[in-house]
Amino acid sequence: MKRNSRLSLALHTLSHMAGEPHRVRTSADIADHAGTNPVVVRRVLGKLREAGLLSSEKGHAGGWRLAKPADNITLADVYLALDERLVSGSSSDVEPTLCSVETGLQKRVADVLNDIELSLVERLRETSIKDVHPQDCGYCHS
Amino acid sequence: MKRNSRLSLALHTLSHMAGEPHRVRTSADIADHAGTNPVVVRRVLGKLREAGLLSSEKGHAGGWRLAKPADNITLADVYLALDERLVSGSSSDVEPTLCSVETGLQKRVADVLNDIELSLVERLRETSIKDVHPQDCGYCHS
DNA sequence: GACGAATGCAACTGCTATTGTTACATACCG
DNA sequence: CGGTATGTAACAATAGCAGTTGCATTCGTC
Repeated sequence: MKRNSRLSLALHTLSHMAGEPHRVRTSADIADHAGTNPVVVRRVLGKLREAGLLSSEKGHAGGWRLAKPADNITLADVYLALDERLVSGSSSDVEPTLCSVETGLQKRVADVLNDIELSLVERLRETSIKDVHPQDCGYCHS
Repeated sequence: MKRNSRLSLALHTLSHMAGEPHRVRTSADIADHAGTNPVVVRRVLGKLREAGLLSSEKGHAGGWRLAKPADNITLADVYLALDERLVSGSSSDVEPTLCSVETGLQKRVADVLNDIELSLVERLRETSIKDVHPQDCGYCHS
C-alpha cells in the first residue's frame, strides 16, 4: 500500500460500513475490498475497537460492525484511536546534551507543533464518517 | 533523531536565525546546536533555499542566512518547502484493480484527506517564524 | 462433542524512507 | 595558493510498516 495507509484503511472501512450499518463484515471481506491482508485489517480495526468505534465478534457468524451511529464518529475519533501524531512527535523526547538556549528553543518548537496538532484534531472533529460516505451511493440502502 | 526531524530541524534553525538575522551560520554550527550532521543540515536547508526562505554562500566567509524578514516566513512556507504531506499521501496513486464502488470511495476518502491537508496549511500560515522565537530570549539582540 | 469459520495474537520477512556518514568536487576570500 | 565553506553523490545503519504464516481461542452449527 502507500503512505498513511492505516488512516486511509480505517476511513475506507468505516465509510463503507456507514452505508450498511447492520451488515457484519469479516476481516477477509474488508481485506479483499481494500486490497490488503486480513491480519492487517484486524490490526488497524483492533485499535478502533479499543476506542469504542467498532465491535467485533468471534466465531462462526462473527465479524466487524459499527459500535456507534456513523454520524457520531468523527475523523478525530479515528485519528486519535490510531495513535497518529502527524505533526508533533511523541512528547518528552528532549535531548539533555544541548545548551540552555537550545533546550528552550526546542521546547518552544515542540509547543508550537503541539498547538498545530491540536488545531488539526479540532478540524478533524468537524467531519463525521457519515460525511465521508458518498451521498449518492446507489449501492447502499442507508 | 526522532520523528518529524526535518520539520523540527528546519523550525529550530529558522527560529534561531530569527533572533540574529544578520549573523551568518555555517552548517557545522547549526549541526552542533541541533545535535546532528552538517550534511543533514545542508540537505534540509537546501530545500528552504530552493523555496527562497534562506540564502547560502560558499567559500571562506560563507554560510546560511535568512532571505526574508522573519515575520514574513510562515510555518506553511516551511512545510511546503520541505514537501511534507502529513495528511494526504501524494495524489493519483489509485489502484485500478478495485471495483467501482471501491474506487469511488477511495476517491472520496482522498478528497476528504486533501481538504484536511489544505486546512492544515491554512492553519500553518497563521504562525510566522518570528512567533516561534521566544519573546524573552536574552541571548539574542533582535 | 466435533467441525468449520471467524477473531486475536505473536513472530518473522521484506520493503521503503530516513538518518547518519564518508568522500570528493566546487566556489569564494584572504 | 590555501583554507573554509557549500553541493552532491554514494553507502551503511536504522526504524517503521505492510505483508505473511502459524496457531490458539471462541462461537455457531451439524
